[in-house]
Amino acid sequence: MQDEAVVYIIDDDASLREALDSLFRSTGLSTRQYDSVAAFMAAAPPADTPGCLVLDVRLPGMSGLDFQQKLDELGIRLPAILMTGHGDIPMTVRAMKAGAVDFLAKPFRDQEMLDAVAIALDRGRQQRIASAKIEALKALHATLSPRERQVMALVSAGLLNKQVAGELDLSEITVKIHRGSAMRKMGAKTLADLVRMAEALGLAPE
Amino acid sequence: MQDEAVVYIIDDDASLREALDSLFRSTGLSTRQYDSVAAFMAAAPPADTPGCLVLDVRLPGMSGLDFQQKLDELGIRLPAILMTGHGDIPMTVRAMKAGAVDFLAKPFRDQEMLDAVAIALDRGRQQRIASAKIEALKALHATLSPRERQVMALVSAGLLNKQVAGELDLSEITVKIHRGSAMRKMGAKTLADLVRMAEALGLAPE
DNA sequence: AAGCCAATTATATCATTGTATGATAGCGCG
DNA sequence: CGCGCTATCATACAATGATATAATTGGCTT
Repeated sequence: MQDEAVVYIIDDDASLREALDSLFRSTGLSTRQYDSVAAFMAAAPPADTPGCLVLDVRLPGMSGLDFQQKLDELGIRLPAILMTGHGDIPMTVRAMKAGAVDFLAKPFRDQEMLDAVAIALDRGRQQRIASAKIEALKALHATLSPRERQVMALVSAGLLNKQVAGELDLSEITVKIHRGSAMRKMGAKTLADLVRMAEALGLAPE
Repeated sequence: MQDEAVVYIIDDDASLREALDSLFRSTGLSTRQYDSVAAFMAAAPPADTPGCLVLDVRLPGMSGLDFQQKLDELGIRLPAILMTGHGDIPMTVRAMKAGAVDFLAKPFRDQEMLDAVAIALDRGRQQRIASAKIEALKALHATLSPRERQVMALVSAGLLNKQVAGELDLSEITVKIHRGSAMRKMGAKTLADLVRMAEALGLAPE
């Protein structure tokens, strides 16, 4: 597994927290314990570190289901595993639709939880890899001047320099300059690279 | 909703089938009824027509859950809504993980089922649109000669004609021929188009 | 006010690409 | 055997793209 990963345990039952804590630590995972959603939010802003949530659906204050939704709205992409003592089917469906990695009815076997955590951490890793690529591209794209961005979009759409010039009411030479600058700033060695970058950035001409 | 869409109802309870049947027909949907998975498989090969499945998890012969998996293995992408009279949480989780649109515990309200069907049909529509694009591209790609495919892959990767020629031990002129043929056959007006097609086809130069 | 940067245009040179024309060769199929 | 397709290479020309040098303008910062 990944030993830098942190499992955030949120449950109001201290004995269960401790049990999970030792289970995870026995496999080399780091853990954090919280007795409520509020405690989690107050304590640890889970930046972009690897990890996952393990939480009960019924918690003091905010339910695990609402929390799941709230995290999503906040843009915090942390894979979640939900637990429940008295869950029903609609609750399960809602959790899974909201993207939960798993939904475990208490009592569950240690191995079930460990498997779920492994999947959650892997899913989180994939998400981080994917979003890191996009973020890197966005960062590069942000360094472009407005004109360079326009030219990049049109060139990536397949327009010739001449056509871009007509579209933006510029001379072809100017387009070449911006095009070259955009390629250099984006780190694109070839036009194919630039097209793929524009694709990943979702650049659509107008 | 979509009135060409067909809802395939699979349940061994004839009265429930009839109830669902009239519910769906009242909203303009077409329906087909089957009392088992075997009957469905024997009767209707659900080609590429819009539609979705509504089936019980417990069925004579093969369970709805196993059927879900089997359909996936057969490459039949038909969104499924599962129903259950005595379902539990693990069963629900398994169904949702397998891609079920919804999992409804009997008894459910008519509107819940209709909402689920609407979502299922929409999801199916999206899938068909996406796969139709890919299939069209694959069909075009299949008309390319082996050389044209090689050249297309390398050109899309960003190599210059000269570099492609070196890679394939050809003259630059020959590369141009194949490149032009590939562009024409694929219907790509610009290099950017070809790159996007190669991307969609998952063409990676080894 | 001076300096920096984005944006613009121009000239010039060189590499790359697109396309047409022509030619040769192997392969399978009726 | 001839026909068509694929594959190969060549010459030639026109269009396009990449890059450097140089100059002008306007906005923003120091």
